[in-house]
Amino acid sequence: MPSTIIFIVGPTAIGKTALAVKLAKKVNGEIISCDSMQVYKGMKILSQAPGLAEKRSARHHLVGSLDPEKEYNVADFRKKATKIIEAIIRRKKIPIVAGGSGLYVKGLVDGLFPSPKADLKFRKSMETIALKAGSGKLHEKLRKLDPESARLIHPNDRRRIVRALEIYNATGRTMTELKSQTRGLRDSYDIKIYGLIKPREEIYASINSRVEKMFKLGLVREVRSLKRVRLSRTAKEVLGYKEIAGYINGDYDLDTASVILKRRTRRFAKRQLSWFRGDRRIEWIDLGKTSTLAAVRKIAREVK
RNA sequence: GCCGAGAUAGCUCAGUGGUAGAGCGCUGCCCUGAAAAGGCAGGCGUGGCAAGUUCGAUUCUUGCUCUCGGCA
Repeated sequence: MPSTIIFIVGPTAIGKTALAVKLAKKVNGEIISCDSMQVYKGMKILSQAPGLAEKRSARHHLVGSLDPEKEYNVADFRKKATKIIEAIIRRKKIPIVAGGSGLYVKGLVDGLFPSPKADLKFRKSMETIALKAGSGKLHEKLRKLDPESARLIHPNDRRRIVRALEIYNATGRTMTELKSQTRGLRDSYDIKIYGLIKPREEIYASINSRVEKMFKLGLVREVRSLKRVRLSRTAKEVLGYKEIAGYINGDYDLDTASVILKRRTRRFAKRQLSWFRGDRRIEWIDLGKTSTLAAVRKIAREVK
């Protein structure tokens, strides 16, 4: 019998952490944060990382452990999470992967094909070409090397075009060739994915009040202290950093910063919903109809 | 009170005598080393209200209402 791994996914501000903590207590589990920002140190408020109380009630992994000057990406997450999951299973506990980074969930469950790490120099040189000749030029280049990938990537999607070229540049093989070599957790574990959902208006209301709360907790102070650090390319992308930095730099007032941050967070939630919605493996739990506690009981029953 | 400007998409605004567009927002989708990122698609809206001119008015004329600016 393969071991079970539980995934808790869903949009931001829906209560994944709260549910995961209760579930961990109930089934004797440990939580792995599947989140591109909660890993970082010094971004507690920005990343909505689990607090002290939550960390005391259940063991958390990949939360507040990485230096914000360091980069982080799906591959890093996958490598670390896989090791942690194996260790948890050895301890005879249940791994609970909780988070909203859709790509990270996919990378872990379905795997990533073997591909080289980011080559920033190469990217820069491609960007220069795109700047001069347009990204259509790069797309054309890709079409000659890897027509299948070119077909899947839109001519305006420069990042993906560059990545596909980068892979070929580093390995001499096309993305299409490499894709066939993908292996993930689903090949050796029993994967259960639960998706948390609520009516859209409720999600948006939670986002708005959460942002208000972030300000009260000292969001501006946190961004000020992060501005003193050389944030990595990836850490800089946390929602709220640029928005608050704009206020600190005097580009607009605090009210505007709040409006922008709420809007960008709503858009983020929307993209998360769109990402998860299509995955047939997800069992949806409507927190508008079911209480967190009832949901925990239901999941506990199903994984026993 | 007088003078001027304006009233068009949720917001900011273009434009036209043959019933309308842009940016942002919003909605949907895509997603493999930046993913809290990036990309794609979607616009019937009592054209402030009423009347007049006209084959036809959102566009011209008049009145009214409201908003903004200036002068008192």
